[in-house]
Amino acid sequence: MTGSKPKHHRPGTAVLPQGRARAEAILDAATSLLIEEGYARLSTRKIAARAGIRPGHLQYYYPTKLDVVRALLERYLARASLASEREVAADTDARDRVDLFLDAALRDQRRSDRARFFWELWALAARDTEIADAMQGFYRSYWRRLVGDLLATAPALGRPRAERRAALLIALLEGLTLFRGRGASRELPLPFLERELRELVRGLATETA
Amino acid sequence: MTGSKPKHHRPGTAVLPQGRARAEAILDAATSLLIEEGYARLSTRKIAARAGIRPGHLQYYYPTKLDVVRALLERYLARASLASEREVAADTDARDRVDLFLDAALRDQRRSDRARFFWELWALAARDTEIADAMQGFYRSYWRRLVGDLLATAPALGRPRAERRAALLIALLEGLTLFRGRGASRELPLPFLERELRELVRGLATETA
DNA sequence: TGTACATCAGTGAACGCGCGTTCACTGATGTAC
DNA sequence: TGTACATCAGTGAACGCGCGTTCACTGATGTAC
Repeated sequence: MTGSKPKHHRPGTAVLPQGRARAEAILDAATSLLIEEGYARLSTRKIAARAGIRPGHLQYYYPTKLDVVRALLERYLARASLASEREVAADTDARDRVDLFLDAALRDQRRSDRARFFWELWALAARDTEIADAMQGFYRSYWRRLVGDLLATAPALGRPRAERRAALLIALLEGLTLFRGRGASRELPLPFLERELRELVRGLATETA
Repeated sequence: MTGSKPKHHRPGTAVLPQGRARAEAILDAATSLLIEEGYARLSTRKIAARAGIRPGHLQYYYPTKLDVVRALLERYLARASLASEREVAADTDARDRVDLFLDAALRDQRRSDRARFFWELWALAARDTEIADAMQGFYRSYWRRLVGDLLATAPALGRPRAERRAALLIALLEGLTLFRGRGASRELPLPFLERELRELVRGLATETA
């Protein structure tokens, strides 16, 4: 009963600095591969190679392939949340905050790696409830912040309506990724589309009727 | 120079009725598997098994796995286009046509198989230009029809604005699939969200400012 | 209508490959005294 | 500070498997005369 010790800790849990760096490197490798080649072509061996370790050593950090994907997803979403919170926190005026929100979203949409990453995730979330939960948590916090910003801008909206409009706005922005920046269905090159979007958002953020 | 004949025709091209039925059965099998298990778990052997043929026989109809996926995609999108055209054609009043469009879209969103299918396709389109082209063609015809409907409802919009609004509306509807019906990020259960959406669409379909 | 032949549809075995993971083991690093 | 020991990090070989596709071949169906 002395030999059968588990060979890995909790997924991604390394205790020494060296080990923690490796765990991060693995997630870096997996993330870039997921974006470049998609989940269907992702393999533990490629991840290990890119992270600079031997195939069998991956399991020391993450017992299974799915553990790697879940871990990279959590890290990615946590970073994205943090980054967007910081961005908006810099500004205090409520009206500006909705603008900043939109600016950040539109900038993100132009990043094709972000888009590819999320398309993979949407497909994955339909197959794995843990991934679906992580996505839900991400969108929920995103949404909650937008609701707050909308209410601060136009208190007359009332919370229920602000909640609905925030949901519609997020759906709109996520849907737009499909049509921008060499996406799922190629570019949809409509002049002034962004301006039209901003007008629409302005309406959502003010009109009460 | 007599033996080296190709063993298959153009992808999916069967000439006898029996063969055509098989080709269809293969696409049926592949489509349902893609929806059930996702592209990452899709294999030619599973497709063959479900279609009731031996593994090696798949290549007689579709030389490669990707050919199967492209073929099923084209068939699916063609059918979807046809169905939605028929639906709207039944009605003649322009105002009603936008409503019908929205009704059909919202109904589709509740079908989780439709959603799963499209999530897979968005991810796939980022990796395969043929699939991206097919998606683009699909959305483009969808969009063109909506532009026409919007213009018929509110000629004052002008074509450029109608084009932009149609694009935004389609993006909104596609994005909404993520938050409805046990989707990528689980249900977002907002009461009256649909009503809010309909109000928004009414605005897009009339307001000129 | 019967027969010869071409084409189409389907079989069964096999190929080489990359995959995810396991396992016994070694080397490196930290800790207790 | 030195040494003994425990834990952590990393290696290398191997496992069994499902995969996409090929190939030589057989059986079924259609066509020409």
